[in-house]
Formats: sequence, structure tokens, C-alpha cells
Amino acid sequence: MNSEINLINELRWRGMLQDCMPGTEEWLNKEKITGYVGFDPTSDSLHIGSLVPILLLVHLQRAGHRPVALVGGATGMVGDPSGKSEERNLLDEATLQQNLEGIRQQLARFLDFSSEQPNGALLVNNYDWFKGMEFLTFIRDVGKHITVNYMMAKDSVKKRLDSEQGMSFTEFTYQLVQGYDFYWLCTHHNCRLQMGGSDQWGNMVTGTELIRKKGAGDAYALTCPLITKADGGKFGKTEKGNVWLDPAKTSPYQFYQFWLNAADEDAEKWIKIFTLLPESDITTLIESHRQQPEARALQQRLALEVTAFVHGKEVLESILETTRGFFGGDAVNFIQNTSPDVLEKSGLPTLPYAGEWPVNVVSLLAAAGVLPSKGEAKKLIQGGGVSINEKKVTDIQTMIGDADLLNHQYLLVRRGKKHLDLIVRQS
RNA sequence: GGGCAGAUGGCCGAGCGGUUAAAGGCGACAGACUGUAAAUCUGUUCUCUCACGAGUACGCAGGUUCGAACCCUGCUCUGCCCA
Repeated sequence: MNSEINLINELRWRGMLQDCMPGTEEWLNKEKITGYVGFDPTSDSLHIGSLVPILLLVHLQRAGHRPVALVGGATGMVGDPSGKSEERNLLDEATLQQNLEGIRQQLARFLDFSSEQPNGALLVNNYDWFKGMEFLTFIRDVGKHITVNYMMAKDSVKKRLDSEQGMSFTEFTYQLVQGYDFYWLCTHHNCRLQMGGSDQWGNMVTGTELIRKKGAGDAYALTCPLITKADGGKFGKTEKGNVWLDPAKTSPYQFYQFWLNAADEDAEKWIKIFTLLPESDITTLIESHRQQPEARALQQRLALEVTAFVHGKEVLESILETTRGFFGGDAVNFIQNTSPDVLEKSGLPTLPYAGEWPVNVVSLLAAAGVLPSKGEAKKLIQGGGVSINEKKVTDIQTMIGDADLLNHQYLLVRRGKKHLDLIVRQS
């Protein structure tokens, strides 16, 4: 815990500061404060996109301030229109509960929640203060302070008002609901800072406005840029969908691969944002990477740090070993000389197969689940995209039998260049 | 309650009686080139089939026709406008 860290400077050089309200920096330097970030319980796991707000809290705590993580049990029932072109579906209460629990557990990894710390983290759920709230109370105590004119001026609202889709009253009200969160935290925990992605700016400002109007004093807001990819694609997506923090949803091996595959340009930005490495180390890394981009030192370090941060050092070890084995040299040889234990722990996708034997490649790939159907398997093979045990399969008639098994049970299937699956034969 | 517009493949968006498994774009996957990069070029992209082929599909349900995503009827949903 280093209370000498200047939060704003720290965020600034890392490229994590998009905007902050005037006076925020002076105020942060003057005293130890409490700040919060809200998380959306739309799924039972956080994904790497939410890693950014998590890191905002981590930096906050490292700078000696108290971080509060708010899970939106109430707001999740409403749905934030920011950045959404369509009205959102409402979640039912049971799903929401389950999602909250999942998120709660994940957050505990990254923040120090111990109550002995003067700046120990706090986890709150806005459902707790909204569940007893009555409609009349809300419109009298909250709605009265903010004009509709003010609310309509927000980008998120304006955009939807102009669209054909329109916007429901529920979503329109969202900024007030979130604003009240801020007010509640301000009055109950003296929390006067809200942080979040830049799409949250409007909502956050409404909160500070509400706090001021209700006579609770000054409050501040700080946003961080949304993470982008150099090629314009969506950050945090792979062909399998979102990259999750939950190892059951995205295996640590895939997680590691995601970062390792970062484009050069992205890697430079991401290593500042997603790791806690000091500035001097990062400068050196970037420098050496520019000298020798093909060494991929930057991507490797990025993948290593983030994987260790999310999944722990132990898991990382086996991933590194597996990755070296598979991409470094002789993958077939590697499998033959590696204990099943290591292979498994790395989270390399293993697929059991217990069907007919010997078997046609196409049937095998479909049956084992490497590819969704025989048709797919065939197309890929014909396109030259499949190899088994590092030998390209050229003929869809190829038969696979005992002679092909590694260690009497494994088949290494490579789809494209970098998708590996291990088929395990069950006899 | 009244008027208007609309509902097409993962998304956007053409089609408006046969040659439409449905143009084009985006996205996605693969190949070549590379550094497990980016950019570029090429191929694939409803399901099943080695293939010939077959089966499903254009909001839902019926109908007219030799033949319908396209025409008719009813319904559902969405948006806009009026009361």
C-alpha cells in the first residue's frame, strides 16, 4: 500500500484518464477519500471489459483511498441506455441474485476487503436501498431536483430520442436512479467520487448535480476511455464470444492466448492499462518491442501479467509450459513427454471421444465437438485448415486409428494456426 | 380508439409471382504472406449428405396460383403521428 501515489498522475500516464470534473485532482491530493464504481449484473461473471473499472478501484486503493464496488441489483433491473441503441430486456430477480453472487466473488480477488485496513474496500448493492423505496418518495425526493430539460440534454438520451426506436420512461429515468446511488453513497459513506467508463459521464454528472442540489456538498466524477482495438473491432471478443474472468467460461489457456494475440499497437496501450507494472518497466518493454517486434516480448509480458492477476501464478505456470510446448517447437513430442496433469491444468480444451474406432476424420471432428458439424469439418479440411498431430489433413476420407494416438490416448487437433484441441480417446 | 410505416439469413440491407438458399455490405472462419501481429489478397459463411442431391427458411396462421419472401385475409409485434 503506497499512499504516495498520486492517483490522477498514475491514471494519466497509463492512458486511463478521459475526463474529470474541475477540482478533482486538488481534492484527491488534499485528503483520503472514498470513491466508487458501479458494475452491471447482466451476467454471472465479469469479463475483461469490466477489468478496467476494477483497475480504477485498484489504483484508487493503491493510492490510499477507499474503493467501493457497487453492484447494480436495482439498476440492473432497469437497464442503462448509455451506449445502447435498443431498449434492454429486464432481468428477473432470481437471475439477478445469481449474477450478483458471481460478481461479488470475483471482485474479492482484486481488492483488499479486509476491514482492518483504513481503506479496506466495500461492496454494496443498490437493491438494498432501492427495494424499500416508494415511487412517490422517489419522485418527490429525487425527481424534484432535476429538470427534464437537463435530463434530455444528455447524449445517451438525445440519441435515443432521435432514433426510430424511441426510449421507454424506464430507461429515461435511469440516470436519476444511478444519480441517487451516488447520493446515497455520499450521505452514508461520504463517497464523493464516482469513476467509470466514458460512456457513464452523463450519468455521473447527474449524480453530482443531485448531491449538490440536495445540499450534500461537492462531488466529483472521473472517467476512463473506452478500450478500443486498432482494427476497429470490439474489445474483448473472440470467435467464442466474450472473454470472461470465470475460468469455467473462458479457460485460462484461452484467456492467456487472447492477450498474447494482441496487435502491436494495442499491446502498447493495454499493458499500461491492464497491468500494474511501473512506468519505467513499461517504457523499457515498449522500447525493446519497437526494436524487435517479432520477439513479441510485449505481448508475452502483457499476457503473463494479466493472467497472473486474474488466474494466479500457479495456473500461469502450466499455461506457459503448455504454450511453449505447443508453439515453441515440436508439439507432438511435447505431448508425449508431458504429464496429463500439466496438460489439464492449463485449461487447454480437451474433448473426450468414445465413438467408433477407427474412425473417419470428418466424423471424429464432428463427434468430438472440435467442429459443430460434419459439413463444417469437411469445409475446413478442404480449405486446408485442419491438422492432426501436426500433419495437415488433406483428404476427407482419412481414417484415424490406434497408430495416430499419442501416449495411447491423445490426438492433437490444430484448427487454423492457433486453435488447439486435445481429443482424448475413451475406450 | 383513429391514421401511417414496418417485420428478410449473426447484424445491416436489396428483392416485390418462376432463372431466389435469397444481391450487396459488415461481422465471422480458413488459406497465402508474417511475428501465434497489423495491413493486403483469395476462399467459405442455413442444416444434412463423399457427392449427385435433399430438407428447412423471408413475423404467425390461413388462402389464391402449376408455382409465393413477393398477391389476398386474419392475427401478433414494433415505431411514428393524431385523439
